[in-house]
Amino acid sequence: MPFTICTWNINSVRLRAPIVRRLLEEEAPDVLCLQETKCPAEKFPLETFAELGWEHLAVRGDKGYNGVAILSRLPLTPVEHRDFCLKGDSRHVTAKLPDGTQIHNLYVPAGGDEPNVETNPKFAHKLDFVDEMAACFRSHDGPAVLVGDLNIAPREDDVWNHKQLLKIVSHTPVETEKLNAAQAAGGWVDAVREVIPEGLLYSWWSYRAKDWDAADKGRRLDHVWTTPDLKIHGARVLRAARGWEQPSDHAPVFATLG
DNA sequence: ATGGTAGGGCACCTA
Repeated sequence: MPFTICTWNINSVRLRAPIVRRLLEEEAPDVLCLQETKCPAEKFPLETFAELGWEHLAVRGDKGYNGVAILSRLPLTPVEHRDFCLKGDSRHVTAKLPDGTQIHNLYVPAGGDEPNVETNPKFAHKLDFVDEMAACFRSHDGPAVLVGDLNIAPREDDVWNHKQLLKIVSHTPVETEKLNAAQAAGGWVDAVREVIPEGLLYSWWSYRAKDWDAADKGRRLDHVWTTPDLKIHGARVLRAARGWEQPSDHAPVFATLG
């Protein structure tokens, strides 16, 4: 049976529990992967989602920063994680669906402002993290999905202005090359671009723009990657959610697979 | 070239 997975950088799950509920009620993905939950695991508002039917949770969190969670209508076993770059950050959680599909939920470091590893340790951390993604997802034991806020827009049509963003962290050549290398190393398929192969496509719009919708200066930072054994039935960005009440700066990205 | 807006938690870090 196909299942629908959604990835959404929520920028505080406690503040935005109401719009997470709205997404679950209106879109009803089988699996919802959240990033930047910004709370420790014990403060994750599980009950508010469990009462809607999403009662299975794989969660990791840090006080005030990072945090990833997989909310599911289907059982998740076993739940594991990797400590990328050995920093103790909650940036990865993984679990298996009953059909054996392995779900990886990732929050790649944003990387700071200056795209220079000598002067900006956050940028060095980001590049190291993506290198580790290439090294650790090299083989798969059955079907797998990698989703998350990868904080890199790899293609020219994943940003509102390719030339202008070449020196902006998230679209520099060193980042896009490393992301492409990680994708290739894992044999991953960019499921969203399989379904929408042409044209501008974004999943994030800055809070700083006066009118994000009219200006439309977006970037595609959120991704769904699949192993080739998974059939891709559909994929889309729910752009409207960027305009919901008290929104995240990211829109949810969906794929129907299997 | 600069500054613009958010969240967490209560000074200033992060995005």
